Amino acid sequence: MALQPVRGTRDILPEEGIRMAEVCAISSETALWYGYEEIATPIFEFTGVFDRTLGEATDVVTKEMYTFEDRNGDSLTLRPEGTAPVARAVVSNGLAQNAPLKFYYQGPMFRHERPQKGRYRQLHQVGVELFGVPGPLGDVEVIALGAHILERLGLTDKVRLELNSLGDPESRAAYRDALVGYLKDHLDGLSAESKTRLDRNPLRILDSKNEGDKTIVAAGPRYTDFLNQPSAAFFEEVKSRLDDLGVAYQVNPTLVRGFDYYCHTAFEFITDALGAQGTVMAGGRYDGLVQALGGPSLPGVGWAAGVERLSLLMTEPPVKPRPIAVVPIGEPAAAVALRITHALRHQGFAVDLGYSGNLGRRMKRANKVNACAAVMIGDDELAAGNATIRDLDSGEQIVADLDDLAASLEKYKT
RNA sequence: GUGGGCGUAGCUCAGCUGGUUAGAGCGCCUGGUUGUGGUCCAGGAGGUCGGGGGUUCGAAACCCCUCGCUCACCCCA
Repeated sequence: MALQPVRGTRDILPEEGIRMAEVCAISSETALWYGYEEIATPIFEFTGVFDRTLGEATDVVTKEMYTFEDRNGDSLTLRPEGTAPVARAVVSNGLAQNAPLKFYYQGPMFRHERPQKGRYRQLHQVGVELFGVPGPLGDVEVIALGAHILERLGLTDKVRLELNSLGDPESRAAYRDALVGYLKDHLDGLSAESKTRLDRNPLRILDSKNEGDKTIVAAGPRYTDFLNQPSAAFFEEVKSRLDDLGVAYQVNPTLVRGFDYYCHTAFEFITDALGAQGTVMAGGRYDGLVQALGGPSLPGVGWAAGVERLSLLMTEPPVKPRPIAVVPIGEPAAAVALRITHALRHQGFAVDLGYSGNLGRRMKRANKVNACAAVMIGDDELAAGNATIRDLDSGEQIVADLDDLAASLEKYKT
């Protein structure tokens, strides 16, 4: 077809739009209960915001960003994720002194990946970021909020929480060295891809799906054994506070994050219902990020969730409001019907007024838009100053005075 | 970026090893019913068979290229 949307993008039609809007509405409302207020950052940033923070060896930076020069010659990038821009906004607006800061955001992200179900080049995320809380309570709050949102979306049974700790930079370096040393002894058994990752991004080998890699990794050094005392204590605290709250999780020592700015807690809410695109909400702690952007030393922790993936998991059909259909019969009634429609809409009713047709056609339309009631006005009603209200579920009809039509229709208000 | 599967009406799909006017169900439109919807009945509209090239007397079908979807790898939300 000649007119198709750009690969990896698509039109979100009302049916799906309702679901996605519901995901966003529930997320933002729940976030507000925890004190997280909405922030919106631009859809593109200077490229440096991303390539200096996500990690120069990461796939997103090396081959997935939509980067272009604008007319001034500046290198700009369509945001591939939401955390770095929010951190940038904190620095740009000098917000750090008001810490702790709690933000919720929602909007499109862009990554040039090979499209698949639940994986698009323009994707939509909701996310939260908490700045200025150095202790485990921050991690716990953010995870609890995520779990709460999933619960309200009815997805608790479809999703499990996996947890790991990447430790502080010292622990991370120690583990990295140990892992690289171990893997070099088992080079022959590694997949070709993992071999190239060995010096660029060795931690990535941990979550390889290659069976040979998995076997080697399973017998190798475990991340948790390399956490230094403060890092281990931090992780223990996160776990026991989650236990207190009854948030279920399982520790996965091979869980790592895609971006370099993460440390300590890393977590993912995963589903088995979406094939290879199982991660539905993921995040962690990023204590060095704000500083990497030139800001003050300000710890942070947060997560992002894929709106498409979440709405794909919601199997309940979306509920659409049922309008009231106003149907004029004959030409003289048409003008009155328009005025009544206008008045009812101003009183908060959802009202459908067809554009043409006789009574039969208009009733068909009323049925098609799933109207709950029809307000009919013909010559008889016009003369008497009333309207016939037909309940479209029961078929019962009553006659109501035009002057208090709204009162008579009260039970049909959505 | 790599490999596999698939693109026929708005949707879901038939169409046998190439044979001439490309079908069904659902949906849509019209009428039966110009003061009463859903059901039912009758009729109708709608397709450059994803696009381009090739093979052939003849291509929706075979070949090549291309675009897109999909699954896995990869990556990640």
